[in-house]
Amino acid sequence: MLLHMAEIDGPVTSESLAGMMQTNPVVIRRILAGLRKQGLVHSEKGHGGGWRLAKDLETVTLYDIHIALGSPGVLALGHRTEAPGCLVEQAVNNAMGEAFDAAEALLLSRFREITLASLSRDFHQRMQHCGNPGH
Amino acid sequence: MLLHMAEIDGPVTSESLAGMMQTNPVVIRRILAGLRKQGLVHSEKGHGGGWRLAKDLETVTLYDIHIALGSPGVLALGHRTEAPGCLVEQAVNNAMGEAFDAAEALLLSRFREITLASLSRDFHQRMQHCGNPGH
DNA sequence: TTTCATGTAACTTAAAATATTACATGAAAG
DNA sequence: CTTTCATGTAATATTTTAAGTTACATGAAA
Repeated sequence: MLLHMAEIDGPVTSESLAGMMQTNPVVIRRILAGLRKQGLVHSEKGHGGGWRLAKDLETVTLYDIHIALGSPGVLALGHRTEAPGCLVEQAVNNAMGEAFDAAEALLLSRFREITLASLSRDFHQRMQHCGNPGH
Repeated sequence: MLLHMAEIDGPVTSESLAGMMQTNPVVIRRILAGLRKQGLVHSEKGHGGGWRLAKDLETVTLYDIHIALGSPGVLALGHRTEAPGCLVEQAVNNAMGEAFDAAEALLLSRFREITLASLSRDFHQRMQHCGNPGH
């Protein structure tokens, strides 16, 4: 969504973003409210209002966005009980926990290395290769 | 559940396993049916029947169990669309996909290194340290 | 032939994610 | 200043998914 906003100059309304993303404007506003709290976007009410990027694409990584979205859990797998009394379960949690932590750390470290600018460059390259205009 | 079964000699009924896991016997049977298909457990009907481990703990890894459970998705994050027409989304999917793949590969490779035997050893060590009998 | 256990389909319930409605707030246009 | 347009947000509804339950068939031992 941020990359789409980057292609448009001037503010973009949640309604038009909702059109692009095939969802409801309120869903867009809820998401962007989180991003605004982290200073990634900026919003204006009223006539001519809407949403605008607040940062240079070069300075925003997928990790920043992940944080702004509330650091949602990255793994679909997890412990059955967080602090089990059962000693079997404790052993399992301990072993699996290390694997989970390693996987999550790797994913987030990759996210830290992906900037919106690099994604934007990739997008523009794709634009060149196929004749397809519009995004 | 398999580790609990390892502590008991003789077959264990889905009802008693359901008691341990605080769930319904049918849920247990459904899960164990998958494990049986991979040869991890063995079941017997009728009087004195129940479930039994079919393999040595040393030869079973968390990865084997993961496969037997149907290789459920490991990540909570994913692509919005698998094969999007939108070029922005293609660029995003491409970059995130590499990160996803790396994280999943790492997690599964860790799973391959965790045997039930190692978990069982850890469990028995925990038994020693605290005075708590029973599992 | 009774009892007990698995095997499985069909159904129900519960939880979570997602979407919608409704209305308040604020800013620009006329 | 009042109409229009857009965000802000609470409350509600819908959808999807996972988990649990019921019901009954199958098969084995007592």
